Amino acid sequence: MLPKQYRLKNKSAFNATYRVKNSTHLGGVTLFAGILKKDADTDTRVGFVVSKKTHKRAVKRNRLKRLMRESYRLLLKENNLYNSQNYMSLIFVGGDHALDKNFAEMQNIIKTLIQRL
RNA sequence: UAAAGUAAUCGAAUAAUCGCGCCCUUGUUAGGGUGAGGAAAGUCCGUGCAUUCAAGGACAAACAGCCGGAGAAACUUCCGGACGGCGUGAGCCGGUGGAUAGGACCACAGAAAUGCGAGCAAUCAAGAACUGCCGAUGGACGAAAGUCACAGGCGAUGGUGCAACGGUGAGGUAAGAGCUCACCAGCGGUAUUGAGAGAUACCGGCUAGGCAACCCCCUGUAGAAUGCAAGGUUAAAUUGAAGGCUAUAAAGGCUGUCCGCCAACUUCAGAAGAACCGCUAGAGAUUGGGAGUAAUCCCAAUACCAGACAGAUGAUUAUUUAGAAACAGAACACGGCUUAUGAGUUACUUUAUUUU
RNA sequence: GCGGGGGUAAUUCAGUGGUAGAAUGCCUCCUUGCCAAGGAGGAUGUCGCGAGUUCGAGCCUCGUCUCCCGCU
Repeated sequence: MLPKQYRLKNKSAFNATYRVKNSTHLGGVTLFAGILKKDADTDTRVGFVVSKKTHKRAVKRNRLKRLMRESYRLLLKENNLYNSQNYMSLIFVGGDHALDKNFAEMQNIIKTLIQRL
């Protein structure tokens, strides 16, 4: 789990990010990026979403979210996020195809998505 | 040895590195503690808790259903028993009040499906014989034997159907029928026995179809509705558009529906968008002892054991069981039910086979 | 988390406990030089699944799977 200052919190923030319509997709994971930062001191906030339509069982959905979150955390720790930190917010949405991925595959997907920004 | 039945248990472990929620300490970045389930699930029953309503009239409406007990806030819960069904058996299953309060339904077939019911009338054909059975009694014909679509008696046999108005056998009769008898089933009564459901025995009359997981009747129980997104406290803010503002309509409230009554605002869009309480010490957990066939109850000791709000248990590596561990994730709390669940382990019991 | 509604032919939907239907679509034939339209005929169903009640369930009862909607 990420520290609180990196988390995307409320619904209007999510909606504002979706409305920008800047998205890219790979391996069942879709990345949405928000507007560019106005102030360079604020942290980039990240949300992780797996819909109930993706899978019915909470355990599987939690597992996918944790894998995505852990991949992002390790990249953040290595300070290896390229220019993604220029955005105010990021949202990762997990789909059906991402359910069976293991950690190594997931980490490659997240890394590639971030590089595309 | 194999195949079964019942009950119980377990629900991976250890280490390293990088991380997260909450609490405490320190005092500004560290240390310590703690951190999902037996079903947390389905939301099928309940309960606590919270808010609202409980002016009037009319109509409608829930759940349970053998007996005794247990717990108790309550139940579609549990335990023990009765009865019925299934199984070779250990055992398992059961929504198990009433069909003589009344109504509805019982397709097709069948004379007939609960209606005291096999009908009545007419025509044609065939005829060696036959129109469901009989035709004792009466009638007709005949010398008689006998004959008859006769009057009349009967519902057995055959056949239909899931089901045919008790069943089987014997007597009885012209043929038959509980007409009579025996046994069985069912109904009513009496006696004995049991706490009771019930069981057993005897007697009586002589017959009552199924369906209440259709309406209904009986008995019993419960104020109703909405759910923590309930609800409360503090602080701040209150933008735009449309309708209405006279009337009508729509929508709102009176908490099942309608009538009737009341009130004045209603709808849509936008938002980088406060915090706290409710919130977890409990019909609780673990261990030990006692009572009871059991469900369960009583007593003592011990510790405090998730509390988030885009929502915490993860990732990687190594070792081990079994090279790769099932079903599955708390969201106000609790009791129960139902469903999902890998590899095993333990106890008791049954059946079959083999050996001694 | 809480509450509500559905599942019947390829599709959209009807369907009092008694032989499963309609429309569109599909196939064949007729009509036409050809196509469309029109006409005639035909095929197509685990009534989501599993039990129970009943003589007999699409329908009644219970369980289960799945889809959709509403409430912040």
